[in-house]
Amino acid sequence: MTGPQHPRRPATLASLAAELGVSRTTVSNAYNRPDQLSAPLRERVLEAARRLGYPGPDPVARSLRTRRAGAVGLLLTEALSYAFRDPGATGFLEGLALACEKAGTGLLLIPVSPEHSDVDSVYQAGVDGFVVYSVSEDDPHFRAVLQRPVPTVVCDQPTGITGVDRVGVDDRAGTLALGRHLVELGHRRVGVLCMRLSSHRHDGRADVARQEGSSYAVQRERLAGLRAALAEAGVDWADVPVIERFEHSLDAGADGAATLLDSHPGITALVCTSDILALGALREARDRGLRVPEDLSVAGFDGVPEAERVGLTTVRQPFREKGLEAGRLLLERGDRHVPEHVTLPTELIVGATTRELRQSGEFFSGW
Amino acid sequence: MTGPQHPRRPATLASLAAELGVSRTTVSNAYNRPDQLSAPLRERVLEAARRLGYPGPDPVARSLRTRRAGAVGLLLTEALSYAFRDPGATGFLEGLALACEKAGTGLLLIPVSPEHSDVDSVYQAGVDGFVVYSVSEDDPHFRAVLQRPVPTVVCDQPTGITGVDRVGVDDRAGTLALGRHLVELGHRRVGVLCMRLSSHRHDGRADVARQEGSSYAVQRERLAGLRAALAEAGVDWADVPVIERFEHSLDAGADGAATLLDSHPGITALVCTSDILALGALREARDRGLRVPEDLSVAGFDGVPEAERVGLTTVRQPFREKGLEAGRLLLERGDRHVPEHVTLPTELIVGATTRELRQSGEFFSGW
DNA sequence: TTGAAAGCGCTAACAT
DNA sequence: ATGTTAGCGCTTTCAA
Repeated sequence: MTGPQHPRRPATLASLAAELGVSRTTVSNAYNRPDQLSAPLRERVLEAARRLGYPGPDPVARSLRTRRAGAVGLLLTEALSYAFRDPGATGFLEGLALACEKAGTGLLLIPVSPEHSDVDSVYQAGVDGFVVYSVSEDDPHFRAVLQRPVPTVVCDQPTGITGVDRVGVDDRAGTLALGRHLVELGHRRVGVLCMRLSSHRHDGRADVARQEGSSYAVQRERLAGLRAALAEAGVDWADVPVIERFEHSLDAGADGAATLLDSHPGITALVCTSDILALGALREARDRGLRVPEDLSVAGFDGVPEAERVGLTTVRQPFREKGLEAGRLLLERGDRHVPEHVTLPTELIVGATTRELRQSGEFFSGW
Repeated sequence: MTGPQHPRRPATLASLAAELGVSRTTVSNAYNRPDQLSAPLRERVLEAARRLGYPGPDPVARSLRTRRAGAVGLLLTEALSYAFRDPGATGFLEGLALACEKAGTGLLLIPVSPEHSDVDSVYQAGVDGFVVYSVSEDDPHFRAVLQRPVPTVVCDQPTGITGVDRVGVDDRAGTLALGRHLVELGHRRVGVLCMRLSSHRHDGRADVARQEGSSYAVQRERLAGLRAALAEAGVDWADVPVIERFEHSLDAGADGAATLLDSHPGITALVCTSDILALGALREARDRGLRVPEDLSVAGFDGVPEAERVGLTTVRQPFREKGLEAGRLLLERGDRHVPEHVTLPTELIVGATTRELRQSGEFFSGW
């Protein structure tokens, strides 16, 4: 096969029209409204195009004219490349891509380099709308997206943005169910490992004020749900150690669990606000000879495939459906007067990493 | 926080200029060439922009004028959504995204719906170049990409397109090493399970003519490498059963393995041209009570994480690096006179699914 | 430092 | 069924 032989000066619609001695409209119609001209004429136009190597109307010029880009932009929290490693994000992407495919719309991934932190990429994106996936309330790229005069759909967070559609899951209900599960099993001394609570790096203990002031609604909600469940059992949340990790990785999970287990060796259950962190915690527990669930119960959140494989107790959320729904919200809503908020359900998955507390409580009276 | 309050008629650069009583050039310069006007004037412009809700120059209009879209298009074989489930593809995407981030370039995923098989999406894409990931030689979308007057980089296949850069891996060397490994272990009766050889569905035996006529160079190469290794041991390739599966999934792998094991119960080793297929084959072997590697050796190709986890013997290829390299080829080459071809190495990973053939050969004299 | 003029390539009224 | 006329919103010589 032979590749492209692009002439110096690519043919344009106008040059084609001139060549053929017809008007530009006719050429345009040949591509966009085949019914507006006779079949023979159309064939003549297309033939000439082939001969001159005219690849059809320039997409950018057409977009300018029609005010349609035929693409939606996707803004992700982290560096773009991270998204392809995060199982939750890939699930979401799969759903969103599916929706785009159905609509014949392109999906433009907005580059968010950690290096040049300029917000230009958002202003440069030729798109008909944006999907924003789980970013901080104070994310500068997100602020830039809001400036753009195109519809926007937020997934997960931030919440409470007026005039913007949102799709999320019931995080609070998820950890509420998870917390009750642990309470039923007899756990009272619970430790928590959570994801970043602010866009500034902070690794370590997060007190209640920090939790409540987090710029990440998802984490706030998950902590609140757990808190509510423990409150039902009379556990004072202020006594529950919450360790925060900025990074979201197995290593961060292991490291965070180590910190928690060192400072609070008496905990009987460790709740992580993500499966990735929980999987890391599992590794750390194993590394220090703790048996799960005999010596320590561990739970996560998300229901990613890897968690399912190892039988992690977790809260499953429908990533793919979130993506589909976000796409639907952006692409299929003709009437977008009233912002729509969609909250999908979560489901407690009881795995093999949580177990009833054996009655050794008499050995410890407190922390 | 408050969302967007977009006026009916969004402000334009011209309207801003009029409002301020300056020329359009000045407003344009305020954004694009800050050094071309006084700081106070620039501030006045930006302030007015803020006040009027002007989000900065329209990206599409700018692209038309500058002839730069600030994005590269990505064309994938399968439906877009499939790519996020295929571990090889996500690895590649991660690398490519990384390269795009570094360059501040967007990555536009081209929708290739199985439903509307129109090639429009390719012509509609406002991009400065294309990356094509592993498509068939006769893929209509790929043909469309070649029409577009922008640089293109092909990953893996098709090969032999003149005037187009390409990055791939040494597939043939990979299966050659794998084949020799099996030969050394004493295997002579080998069965093969390969991915689709044409863009038309075909499930079943693929004879040599079909193999050699495949429109997928990667499969051709992998089969050729294995063939060469077996030839060294005097095995006639025409006797080696090659089963083809159109779908690329665990189920297809299991199903293909079943077909192969039913028709050729005497094989001692099963080579799959992808890990996904091999993992499916492993499942099938287990389901029918075959022990791997005691009763059957199984090998794959790709080196995806899941394969590593289960200790599959395979050929590892650097997906991420392929993506990075593709991005580099497209984005960092000022001089693109001579098409560049990059071939990355593969590496044989001997796992726990292949083993020396125990000497029970006397029971079988042939197939 | 600022402004005027000339398109980038195309589509969509509105004619004819 | 085909052509004429106006821009879409912007950047970029070039001149002031």
